[in-house]
Amino acid sequence: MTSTSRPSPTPTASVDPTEPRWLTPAEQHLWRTFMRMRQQLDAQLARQIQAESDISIADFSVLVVLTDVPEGRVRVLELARNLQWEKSRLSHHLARMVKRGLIERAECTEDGRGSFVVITDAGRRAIEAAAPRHVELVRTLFFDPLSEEQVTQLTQISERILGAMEGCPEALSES
Amino acid sequence: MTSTSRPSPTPTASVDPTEPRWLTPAEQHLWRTFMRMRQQLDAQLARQIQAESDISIADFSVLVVLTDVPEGRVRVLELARNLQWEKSRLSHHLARMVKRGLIERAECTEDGRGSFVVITDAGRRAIEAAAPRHVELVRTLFFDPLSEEQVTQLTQISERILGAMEGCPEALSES
DNA sequence: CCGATCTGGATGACATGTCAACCAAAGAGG
DNA sequence: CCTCTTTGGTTGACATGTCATCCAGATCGG
Repeated sequence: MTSTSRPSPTPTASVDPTEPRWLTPAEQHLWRTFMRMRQQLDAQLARQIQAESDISIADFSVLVVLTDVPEGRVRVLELARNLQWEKSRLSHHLARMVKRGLIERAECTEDGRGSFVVITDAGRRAIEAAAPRHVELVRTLFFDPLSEEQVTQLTQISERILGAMEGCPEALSES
Repeated sequence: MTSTSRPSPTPTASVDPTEPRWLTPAEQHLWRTFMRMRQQLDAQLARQIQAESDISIADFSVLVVLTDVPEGRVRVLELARNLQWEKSRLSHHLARMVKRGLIERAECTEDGRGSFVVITDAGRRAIEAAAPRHVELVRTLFFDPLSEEQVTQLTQISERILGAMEGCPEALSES
């Protein structure tokens, strides 16, 4: 999946700058394993939360931010930045969540264009119901298999990659 | 996002088995960083391939498998297993790819129900056009920031987590 | 050979995400 | 003030993913 093997015969030690730097077998293996791992992880977390509660994992993420914040009340763009979602995705999603009664809108008096998102009681109940099993699964699938050392390593690795992306030519989602 | 902080006051050293094992601040930090990292990574790869070629990253993944296989020809379920996609997702996606001329169907004589998927010339051209820049970006974003040691570490980590999921109570996508 | 069941796969309804275009309020700059 | 640009946010069309259901061909037990 999303793979990157050399599709053609093999000019093994090429220094041709027009020839892309194909992945070595070891790199290839990491890339595939990594992708498969994160994909399974996502899928399991999504499936579990969907199956055992009334909300999706996307709802969950939104609600998490809202419970983390004073009065359960945030500006939409603040939310978008926090979640790193495109604003249009967020807009659509918030509309659906309003329809389901998980959140409400509130007018923003300081800025006539803006609007606030507020968590409702139903929303609070929903996330409180979903959270414990979710954390448990995160632990089981992600933390339990790792040693303390590996946790440290993975932290550094993630920070490295993330850091590298922040200064990348490719536009980050418009923030 | 998809967070797991303790939503309430703090019974720090609780051994209550009904109380979920909330994440420590360090774990929390890793979890958030990791999720953000993989999300950015995905987004960038998807955006780039979409912008610079005629295919999506999903198309790309499918085509990769097809170019990896004799005669560019695979059974649908084989493809599903390889990609770890649900069969219905795959079915829909293949239909779209046929419509775009990237692949074709071929009858399966050994098994009357089954069908083969075959890559077309257009499909081959499409992936060959997309691959070099894609690998290059994978390198830039993922491998270049890491030391050799970290590559080794991440390989082990990914294998660990993936391994743990294979024997998990939660159903893996029906394979 | 025959029904019961399993398997490979397609389908429809629906949830979700993306892109581009739009809109109104807020800040410039003159 | 009065345009011009920016910003915060929504919208519609469309691509994609999920779930449940369906269906025909294969297999299995007699």
